[in-house]
Amino acid sequence: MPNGFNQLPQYRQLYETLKKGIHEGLYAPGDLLPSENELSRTYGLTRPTIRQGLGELVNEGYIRKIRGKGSVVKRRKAGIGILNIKGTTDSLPTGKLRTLVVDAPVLKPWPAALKEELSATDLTHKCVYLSRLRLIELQPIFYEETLLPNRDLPGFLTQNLNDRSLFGLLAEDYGIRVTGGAQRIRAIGAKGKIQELLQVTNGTPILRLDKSYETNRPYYHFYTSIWCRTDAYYLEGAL
Amino acid sequence: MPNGFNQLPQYRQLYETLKKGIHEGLYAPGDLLPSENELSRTYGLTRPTIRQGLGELVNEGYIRKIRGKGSVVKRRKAGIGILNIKGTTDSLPTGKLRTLVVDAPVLKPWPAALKEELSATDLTHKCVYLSRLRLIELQPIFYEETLLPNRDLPGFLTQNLNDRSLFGLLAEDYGIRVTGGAQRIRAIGAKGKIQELLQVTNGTPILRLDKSYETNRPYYHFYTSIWCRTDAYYLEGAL
DNA sequence: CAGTGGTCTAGACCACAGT
DNA sequence: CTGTGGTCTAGACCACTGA
Repeated sequence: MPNGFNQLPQYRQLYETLKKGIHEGLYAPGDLLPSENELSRTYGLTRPTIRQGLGELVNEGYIRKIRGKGSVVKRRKAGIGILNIKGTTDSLPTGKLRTLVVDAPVLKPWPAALKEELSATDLTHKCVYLSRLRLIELQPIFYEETLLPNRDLPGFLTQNLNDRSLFGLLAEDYGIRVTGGAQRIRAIGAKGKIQELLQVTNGTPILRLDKSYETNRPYYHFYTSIWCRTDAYYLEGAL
Repeated sequence: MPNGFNQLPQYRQLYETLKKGIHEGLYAPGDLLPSENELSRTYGLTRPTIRQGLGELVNEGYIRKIRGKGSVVKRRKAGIGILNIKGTTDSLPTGKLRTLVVDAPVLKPWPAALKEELSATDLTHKCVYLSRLRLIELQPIFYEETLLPNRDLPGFLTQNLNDRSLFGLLAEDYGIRVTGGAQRIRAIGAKGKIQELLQVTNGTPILRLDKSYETNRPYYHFYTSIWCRTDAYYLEGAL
């Protein structure tokens, strides 16, 4: 029987299931996850497959494995989880994050600073630009500008990106999944547009992240710059 | 025959070998690594073992895997690689990094701010404190303070930590290896001791990282805070 | 088409934690 | 001692790339 949209590999499904269990408190910090052998029996998968799923949880900082003991759930992350690859929202106080579009998607030429990083294929297409402001408890926390090549993105310019995950949109509507990337971080002083949007005084220390994402679509990269105030919330990530 | 100190698992040896090859230019950016099947033949290991080794290279941002094509070596990282777990020095311009001890190791009581994070066993021991300044091209770039529980660390207080990797010392002399951890990042304004050590003007935006490390020694954690100026060098890491 | 990496199975032996 | 995670073998089928 054709199973249609069962695209997610089994170890990934396990990962999602366990992550959900952790988020919902089924497994509390300090608790042990079921052992690998037990998970193996429960889900009808072999241990290497189970281990692949648990490995993702380790990478994302959800659990720690201790030989002879088990997989221990780590204490809840308190900061903003944009250091790791997953979408931003993964580890935030639930429902408290608002996302407001500042500049709706438009076509632009590529900025000169990025041109040397771009692949030849991406350079032949124009660039989709959009920017959004993210608020926690109605307080602006960070502002993000995204640039992506306008290649096979039908209807993207008319998408509504308020309170919507960009990663989710790319995955669901265009089959683009992020597979890797790199980031650079600097501390700068707030000024101009950034200072206004984040509602801080001129010169306030601000975190700036420049990220480049690799995707499952060959030679398709995209780029995000983030400006983040860290007086109330800090950035947190696994090592 | 007893093989003595062959503690390193085979996938880890493969990882070290390939990483060395990348650093030394045997594999240049854009090049393909030998395929998994070829590595399997070359090293006499099965493919899952090879894949485990390559997986580490992916996590550290050295390579990218493309299905149907191979493992592509990524372009060299340019910034300071202290975002990932590996020692700091891994991706710096070779030989340009100097490390100067500011405060040699001394015993101290634990700072109050850390007490709630500490395990009960760690609290029963005093805390070893040390701090170091790191310079690139004779320019101070970041300052780091380290706190670790004084448990089974014979002779640590008299170690010379100038131009020496702390991670290497812990591993070689005490068998302590870092297995994971978490970090928090904020942007702050430079002042006081930090401002003097980093030789910047008062209020200059500075990056502050607070890291906590987990180790292979049960319940043994340690902590590092880093203050980093990012005007000349930025921090870089894989996603 | 042959070769690549992605996923998965079904076992094995080991070092280590807790009892 | 039993059960845990850590490492490893020896295969299998798949989706995808490039010629």
